[in-house]
Amino acid sequence: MYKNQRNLMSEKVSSRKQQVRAEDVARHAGVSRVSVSRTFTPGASVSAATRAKVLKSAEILGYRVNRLASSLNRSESGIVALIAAEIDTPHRSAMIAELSDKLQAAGKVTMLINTSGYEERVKDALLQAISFRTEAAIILSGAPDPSLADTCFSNGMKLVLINREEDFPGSLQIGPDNRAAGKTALKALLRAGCKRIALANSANATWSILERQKGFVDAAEEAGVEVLSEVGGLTSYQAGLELGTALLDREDRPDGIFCTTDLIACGVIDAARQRFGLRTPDDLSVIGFDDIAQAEWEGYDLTTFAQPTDQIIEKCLEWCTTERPDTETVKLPAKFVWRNSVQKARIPLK
Amino acid sequence: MYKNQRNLMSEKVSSRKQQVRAEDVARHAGVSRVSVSRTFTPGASVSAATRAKVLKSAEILGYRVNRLASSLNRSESGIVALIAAEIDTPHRSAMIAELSDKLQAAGKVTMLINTSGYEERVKDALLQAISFRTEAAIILSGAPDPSLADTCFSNGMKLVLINREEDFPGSLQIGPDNRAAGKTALKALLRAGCKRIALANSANATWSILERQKGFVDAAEEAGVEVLSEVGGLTSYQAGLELGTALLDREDRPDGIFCTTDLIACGVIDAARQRFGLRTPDDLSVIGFDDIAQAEWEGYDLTTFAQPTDQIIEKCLEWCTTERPDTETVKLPAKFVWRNSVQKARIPLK
DNA sequence: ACACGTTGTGTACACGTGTACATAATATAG
DNA sequence: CTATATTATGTACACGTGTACACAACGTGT
Repeated sequence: MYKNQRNLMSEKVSSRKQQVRAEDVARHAGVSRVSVSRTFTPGASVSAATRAKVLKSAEILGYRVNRLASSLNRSESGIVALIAAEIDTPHRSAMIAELSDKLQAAGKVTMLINTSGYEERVKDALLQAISFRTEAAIILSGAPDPSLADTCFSNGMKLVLINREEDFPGSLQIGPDNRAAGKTALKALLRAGCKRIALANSANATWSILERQKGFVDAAEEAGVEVLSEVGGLTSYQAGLELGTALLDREDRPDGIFCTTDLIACGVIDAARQRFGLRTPDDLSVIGFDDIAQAEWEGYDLTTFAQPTDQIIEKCLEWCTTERPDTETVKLPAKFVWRNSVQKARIPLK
Repeated sequence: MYKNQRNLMSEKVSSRKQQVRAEDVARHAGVSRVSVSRTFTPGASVSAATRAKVLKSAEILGYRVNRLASSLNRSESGIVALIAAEIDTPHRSAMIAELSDKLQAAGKVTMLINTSGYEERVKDALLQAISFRTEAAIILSGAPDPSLADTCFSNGMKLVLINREEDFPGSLQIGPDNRAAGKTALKALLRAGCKRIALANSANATWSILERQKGFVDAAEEAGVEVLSEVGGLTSYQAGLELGTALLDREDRPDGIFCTTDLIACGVIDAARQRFGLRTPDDLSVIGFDDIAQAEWEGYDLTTFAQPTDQIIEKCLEWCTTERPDTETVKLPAKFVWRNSVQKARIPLK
């Protein structure tokens, strides 16, 4: 009996935070605690009368079901971990915005884990996700140590790697078809009549960015075209500035540049305009990747590839709600977005 | 006794997710369950021998303390809710990146709640935060219904409003001194020698943005200067384009524009350059607010105000870890960042 | 040798909830 | 009106953990 009215002694001494419990609501409404629980459990059997009483008392007392406690019991936390680095980057933040929005619409709650900085944080992030019995972990940054996969699965956690393809059994690996996009980029530059074709890439590129590069270079080799490669810096606007400057400073100045990222592309365009007085598309054709908001800005008007974000997210959600799925790798076509940073000849590419 | 080895019958029938519990580790290590708990509780008293045994068994079994369960007991979830709209916006995403990073460093976990869309979602977001017994809620979007404050506090939740000043008792309201910044912006334009001064603002501005406008307009009135006001669109780059076009199309074309947001400023600069062939700072002086990454891009080189992000976050964290603080309103000076979008006369302003 | 502080472990209970089972209340059919 | 099917409520237990308390083991000092 004394269990129901809280230990008064410890209440005096410790500063234990007061919470409104189902018990309190039950007493206030003059019903049993289970009735309160049932009122807030969809599909449970409660009479309309008690339900009304409970709802009213809950309203008055400011009661909300403690989902930590309920998760404990039902072993479904409703939490999904979003593990990402550099979340203030345009493309990344757009992805996170979409993901969190859709997760929420699906009744899930997103736990954001920032892993910028040293790479070890990805491991810590996963461990943290496990601690909170996250239903799934969606990883947007570098992949973690594969040895952790077992721990994840033994706790019933789903795993999704976006834009990474690594040996991580039991996970969904999803992203755009980067190679195909690189190939398309080369074709587009060729059809635009570019004679000296270049590639601008970051020095610490991720796997998916390297794939774009590979697709571009392979296609060039196939077509018997030489590619001037400039690689350096981070995957950032500043790197684009430097890469652009280096490329445009050459004797054999390129007239068509594929940048593995929109940020780099913006840097290249600015280098051309501000430092060399060159304009796109008249003097220089530039193609990017990601279709960030700035690509649409009038100062850039960048031809680029849009990541199939909607489809990626849709598949993610499906994966997270499916029971014990097998390993799966999904490549979705990136949509080529024609704007005005590539010389005339807007011949549609199939 | 049977309690210790899980209900086998229900295990067959239901698909209850298997979790590794402290109990399992204890059995594996040949110690009691409490010893396991003590091993993972800093400051608890365990012998080095048992501790070692426990750690080894935990490693083998892939055990992680269930923080949902431990939160339940200690009534400290370690979770902080981040409630924000338009999180793919440059300034917002930068803020979220910093906040999540610092929260993590402080041992907290961030729960991201996206409230883009209809305004009602802020209320739902808060209710969700309460459900998860969040230790604090940091609100970056429109403020919620004040009636919810009580429910928050009765569940021991701290409340922080960033960049909003509303009647929300018991909360920390923090942000830059927008009025002072608006005033500084006007002074800067005057010292730059601008003769026809204008203001570009969004039509659905937030409270803090309106404060900037007010500071600017008030200062102008004080100085006896007329201000051409153009208001419209959302708080976005596209709005900036339109506002800039409208302003520069006038007979009495302005030569100095204060934009309440960097995004708007970028739009204005692009309108000037792409649509009117005007350059900053020679033909036009532009000042923004936020100091987003793009403000530093060479194509804009925007003079603007940097939000005191670090100090805001520091104060936030302090607030969240303090016991039952009183209402507090904090205004921090925004740092004026001189770049090259304002005509010569770089006279330092005190 | 004894009394005594120190340290490690075990027992019992608490945190707030969901649910299987039993039972009481009510509606339905004959 | 009784027998039965339906529905609503109460009881008991489980989820996985932290901690106050009691107690055993262990030195340590006179």
